[in-house]
Amino acid sequence: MAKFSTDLDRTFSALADPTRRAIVSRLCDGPRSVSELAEPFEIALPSLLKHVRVLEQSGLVRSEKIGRVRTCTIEPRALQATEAWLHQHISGWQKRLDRMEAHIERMMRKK
Amino acid sequence: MAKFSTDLDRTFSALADPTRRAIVSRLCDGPRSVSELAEPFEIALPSLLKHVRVLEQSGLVRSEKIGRVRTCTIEPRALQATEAWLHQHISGWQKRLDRMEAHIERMMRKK
DNA sequence: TGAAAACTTAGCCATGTGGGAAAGTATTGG
DNA sequence: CCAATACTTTCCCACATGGCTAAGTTTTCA
Repeated sequence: MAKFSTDLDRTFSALADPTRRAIVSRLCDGPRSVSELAEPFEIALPSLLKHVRVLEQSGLVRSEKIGRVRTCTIEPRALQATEAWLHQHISGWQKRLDRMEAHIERMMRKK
Repeated sequence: MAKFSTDLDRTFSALADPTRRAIVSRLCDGPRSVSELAEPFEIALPSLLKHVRVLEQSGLVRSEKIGRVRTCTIEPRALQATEAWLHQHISGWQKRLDRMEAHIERMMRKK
């Protein structure tokens, strides 16, 4: 119960932190440099950089260094894969609910 | 940047663990007792119970004890709220992509 | 009543995580 | 060429997390 689902592990735990979700939100508006990302937070640069690394390892964000500035962009595929997992489970649950309703209806008709 | 998003924090970090995602998956098929949930894992009961508690605190799962067995059920609303966050961000990113495409097209026409 | 079943609590341990300060490296503008 | 900029590396710390065992507690069933 582990190895094969490592991607989801990383994505969900990357999104579990509010600072990282805020970073993702900002990157949805367009690419940002590391210091631009740091600016709205009361956080030291090394700490923010760590968050960026976590987001990169989860595949949610990519970054490239040109000259002395590193620019980060969002990578929507990981976001979509995560949504897919949730969607699948919600619809699975929905199906079960439908079956239950059908079952109850059958009981009602019998009686 | 914190207090208001605590629900999402808890939901995402609950789903970051593969054991807990597996529990959620099984509960999508219907309610289960704690020991039924524990059965497929090589994990001691107290450890599994901890996972259940985490899932409860995130709002993903509810449980009720009747007699000596505690039965767990899934609570789809937290799942849906989480999907909503993802969906919102994906579509936000999509809009930005559209704007970029429109921009590039304008540039092409000019030239 | 008394043993088995089904949790539940308590406490321990190793590792991981989020935060920081300090010092280092590489680019750039004057 | 030198100072400022923009990271980056290297530690360090406190606390949270996931796992365990051992010892309860509460119900149920014979």
